[in-house]
Amino acid sequence: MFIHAPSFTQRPRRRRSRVIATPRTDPNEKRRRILDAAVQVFAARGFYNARVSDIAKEAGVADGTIYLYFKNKDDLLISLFEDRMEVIIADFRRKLTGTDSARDQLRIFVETHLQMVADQPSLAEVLTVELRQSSKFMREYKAPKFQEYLGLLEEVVERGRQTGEFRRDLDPRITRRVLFGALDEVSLYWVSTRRKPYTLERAAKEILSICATGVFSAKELKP
Amino acid sequence: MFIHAPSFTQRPRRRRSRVIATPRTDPNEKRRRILDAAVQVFAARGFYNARVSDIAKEAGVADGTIYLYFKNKDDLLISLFEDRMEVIIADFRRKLTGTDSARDQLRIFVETHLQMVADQPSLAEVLTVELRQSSKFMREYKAPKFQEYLGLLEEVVERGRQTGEFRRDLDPRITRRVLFGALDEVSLYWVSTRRKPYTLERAAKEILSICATGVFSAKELKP
Amino acid sequence: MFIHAPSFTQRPRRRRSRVIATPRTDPNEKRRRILDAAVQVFAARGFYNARVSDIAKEAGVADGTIYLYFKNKDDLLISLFEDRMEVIIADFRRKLTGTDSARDQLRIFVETHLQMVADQPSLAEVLTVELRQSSKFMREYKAPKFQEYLGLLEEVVERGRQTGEFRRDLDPRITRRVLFGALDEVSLYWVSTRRKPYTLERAAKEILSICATGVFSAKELKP
Amino acid sequence: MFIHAPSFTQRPRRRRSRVIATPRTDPNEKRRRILDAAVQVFAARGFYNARVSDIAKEAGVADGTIYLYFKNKDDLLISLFEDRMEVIIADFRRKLTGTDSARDQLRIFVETHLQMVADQPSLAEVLTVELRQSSKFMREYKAPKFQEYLGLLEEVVERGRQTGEFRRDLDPRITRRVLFGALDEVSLYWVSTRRKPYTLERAAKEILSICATGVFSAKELKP
DNA sequence: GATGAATGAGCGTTCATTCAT
DNA sequence: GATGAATGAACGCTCATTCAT
Repeated sequence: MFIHAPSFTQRPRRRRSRVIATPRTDPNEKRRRILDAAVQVFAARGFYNARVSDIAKEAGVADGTIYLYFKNKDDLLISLFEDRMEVIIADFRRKLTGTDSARDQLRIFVETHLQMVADQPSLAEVLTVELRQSSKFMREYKAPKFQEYLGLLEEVVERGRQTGEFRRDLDPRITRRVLFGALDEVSLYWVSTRRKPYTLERAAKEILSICATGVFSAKELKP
Repeated sequence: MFIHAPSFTQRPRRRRSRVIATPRTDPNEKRRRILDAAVQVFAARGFYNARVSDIAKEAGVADGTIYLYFKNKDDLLISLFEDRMEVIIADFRRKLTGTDSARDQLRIFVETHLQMVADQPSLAEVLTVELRQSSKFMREYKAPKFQEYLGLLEEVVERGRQTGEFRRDLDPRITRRVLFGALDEVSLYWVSTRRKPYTLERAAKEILSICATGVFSAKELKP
Repeated sequence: MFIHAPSFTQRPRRRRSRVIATPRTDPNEKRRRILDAAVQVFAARGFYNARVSDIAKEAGVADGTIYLYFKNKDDLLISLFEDRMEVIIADFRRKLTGTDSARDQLRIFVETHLQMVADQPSLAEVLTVELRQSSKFMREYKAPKFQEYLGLLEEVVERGRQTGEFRRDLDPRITRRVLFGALDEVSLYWVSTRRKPYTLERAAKEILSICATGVFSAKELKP
Repeated sequence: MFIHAPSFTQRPRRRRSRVIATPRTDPNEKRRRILDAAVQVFAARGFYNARVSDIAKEAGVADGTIYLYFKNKDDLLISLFEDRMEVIIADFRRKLTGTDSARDQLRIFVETHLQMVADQPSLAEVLTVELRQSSKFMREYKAPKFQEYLGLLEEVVERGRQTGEFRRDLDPRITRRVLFGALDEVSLYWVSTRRKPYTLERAAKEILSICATGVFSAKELKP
């Protein structure tokens, strides 16, 4: 199920070339290149330690060019969030609409989340680590796309409660945080570890199992 | 059970005075004051946006004084981790030894964690947010005390598996991340929200409930 | 022969202007301006008391600009040495090749050295005073250009010994130090004194005379 | 004649001891210890890179104690000059009064100077290197003792001119600089080189020889 | 007198951002 | 649009000096 480190995650490394100058760049090809570079550089050094010029170099553009597409460094990170989350959320929506079963939807959610981590570890690292900072470094930024993402999860929980698949006494606001937290923490650990102690496929099963039926043994539940 | 925002988190604001200097401070009273100030300032502005002079001002000491107790700004954050986690871990150990039941231990763990969050929200914010960054900004720093904390959680899981209270098929490495992730995410949300949508007491019950028996409704488990 | 304090040593004082920015500066015109400014400021205040911002102001550039051309303050001093010594050495070489007589070469060397002092007193002050420190403040820096300068002097001595113009029993390693020391000390005194007690032309003759035939009166040499 | 690196130059390294506290310190035993330490530390690191606390540690006293004996760091260097030069000058005077011959006096001067360098290389390094800076870093300080030292040399030259031992046409102001420069440069090179390329005994002979009869070969003087 | 913890002015350096070309 | 040299505000850290003990 999970394919690790696909070619997708390999940055194109389009280096500056003084001879062959940008062959037929479409309107926001540059913008995309800059965002790709930002993902790599933020993942590698963290937002605060990343220099705008690092990103420019990685993207193969001049420093000033970044400011043609983004207001400032903060905006670069925010745009990165918005941009990538949009794609991710669309992907989730597409997959989730394939079934009416909340149990299946939960499975799909967990699997898709971890698949994204496997496919785009750098992006996962940025979203996982820097998103936390965001509420701090930009007081006004509310990460609407992240709210939307959590909203997806809440919808699944809500549906489960309504269909009776999930317990009725769950508080969806808390439950979504618990589920997201579990996913996020496992993801963070996975992307930041050199030697992976377990596959994400395995992690997906375990997370699902715990979230579905808990850690208590079945016999304990009987009496 | 949970007491919110105790006076502990209010900074004393002992300002410098040219007249009344050095009021017979015991050896590491200064060190403690600086660490307390660092917690507040890092929580309020984040590590990277916090200025060393902010912390000095908050602690009521001169900028240079901080460098008598800490090697540099990084060391201040690391020391803060080590220092506070040590106390927290000792507290956990003390409480966990009160029972042999893994189910009780899990409850105690969750409650103690959230109680800490309630008691020291600023500290919780720093530990929650900045710890993530730490692996990034200080490549060599391995956060040993955090490993120890996770170790406590793993011990509980391991015990539960051995006593039969918890499912035998759990992978303790993953399970501890799932449990910690749930706790951490709920904590992060709680400390970073102005209007608290639920009490931490409520959150503790919910987290425990989900982790213990999962989100699936009981009837679903029967067949 | 010796022309004192030419306009060369007067700094241009091109001040920053928010209106007329970057007046079509050729590639390393800025670099030259910064080095010129560094000579003035180091001469006026000494390396350690000179602030990088002083040099920037003197050069009419922003503080940060200096770091586009030099690694750091130390590098600025080292670069200054290398840069100026290169020109000086080339000048010496050119002049020395005009004759085969070691006696003439020695005269030319002394005159050229003191002429440089007269023409560029600030530079002379920096080279004279700060060069001594350099072996101290930058343990690794070996002042290769200074070695080359001493090498020139040694070549003259060596040639004199071979042509028989100079005494055969001279140790060139010591002799070059003696000659350089005499020149350097007179130069240092001259540049650091307000009211000049003698002209450098006079000093050149005296130094030559002493080095050529010594201080003993001729009659003493007879018996 | 020259004895290299005598025990004198080995610093006593009287380390602080919390048990045996300063056994019967005479009035300015501390002052002497501080000056000794300053010589070592200034020689090792240079005036500007030396920290007052380094000197205090080397002297085995508290940082603040230094300010009981010296006004500030500058004053420490000045006092060091005055103090040591006084002893050196007295030594020179004693030795120079032993003869009426200017030629002998010149020999004694050169030998005594280089003997001092051999005996107290650290002191020589400080006097040689930092003295140059002094006119720079302390505009007002005129190094009276250094003037006195040069005065000694001038007296020798003056006497030589009067007795007819030295050439009458010498300018004593310039000649003293030439002689001192030769001595100083050779000394500087000698103290700052690890592997000594020649003994100071040898250097003394060479310097004397050059200063006495010059570098020109005798036959050249005839016609 | 002696101590050394504390002070805080001062400075080297970085890097996000601008703007003339 | 694209560039990248230039800018200068900002800040971490040092260390000479002070002064309560």
